[in-house]
Amino acid sequence: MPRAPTTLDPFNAVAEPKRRLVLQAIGDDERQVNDIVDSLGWPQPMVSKHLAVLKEVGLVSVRRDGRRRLYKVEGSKLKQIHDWAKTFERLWDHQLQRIKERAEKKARGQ
Amino acid sequence: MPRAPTTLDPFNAVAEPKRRLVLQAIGDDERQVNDIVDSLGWPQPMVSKHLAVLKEVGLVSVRRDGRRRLYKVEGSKLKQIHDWAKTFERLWDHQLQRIKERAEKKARGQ
DNA sequence: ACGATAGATACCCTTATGGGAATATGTCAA
DNA sequence: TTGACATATTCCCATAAGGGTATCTATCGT
Repeated sequence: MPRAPTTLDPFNAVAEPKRRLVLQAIGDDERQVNDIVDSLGWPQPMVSKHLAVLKEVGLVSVRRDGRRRLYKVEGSKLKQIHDWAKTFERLWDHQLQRIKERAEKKARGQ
Repeated sequence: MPRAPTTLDPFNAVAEPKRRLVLQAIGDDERQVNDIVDSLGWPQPMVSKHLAVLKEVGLVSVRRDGRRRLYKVEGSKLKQIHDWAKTFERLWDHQLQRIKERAEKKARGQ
């Protein structure tokens, strides 16, 4: 079985470093493809291809305006990644770590 | 240029769905490989191979204890993913969204 | 209708992947 | 020392990837 397709889910789409840069380049507002091309300095087909992957997993959405296409980042999908990582929060949050240790101590009956 | 190696960074390592399951299977404490094998029900070499990738990017660390190897999730690396996603928080947090809109309105001088 | 502009798509190539099965390495116990 | 146990490593395979370049499609202005 080959590697999971990049279009499988947001995790795979975002694995490619360039696609993370594309998301940052879009930023908070809508962005036209050529704007992204200019700000990243990459060939236009390269940007379009990465946008296609991001769109397929729902990380961006598109709106047509004449001959332009306006891309926008879909926060909800990024939240999925955020929330997954957050389930491990106790592993880096020292505050939560102390709470956990206290609970374990109590559970051991000390 | 082929796809970025899975060992490039935590993002690529975690793209593989099975590796996310491995991290969850390890959980909060140290876990022996056979424990993970049992709880996931996968062939042992498969688990070992996924652990190797996770280790190479620093998402887990290992400690040897006799013939066993005790794996532990490294929160700091997961935090990197969490923090990256969090930079887009304003895109899904309605509270922040209102603040942003107010700022834009003000910037337009209304 | 025509050229220019914005963007997507197709094609070719090189390469690392993940699974499976078998085997190697290292450590314990008697 | 010998075998059992825990884990890592090797080999083989089919597959999809991202980059480059060229080209297609759609829409605008005149």
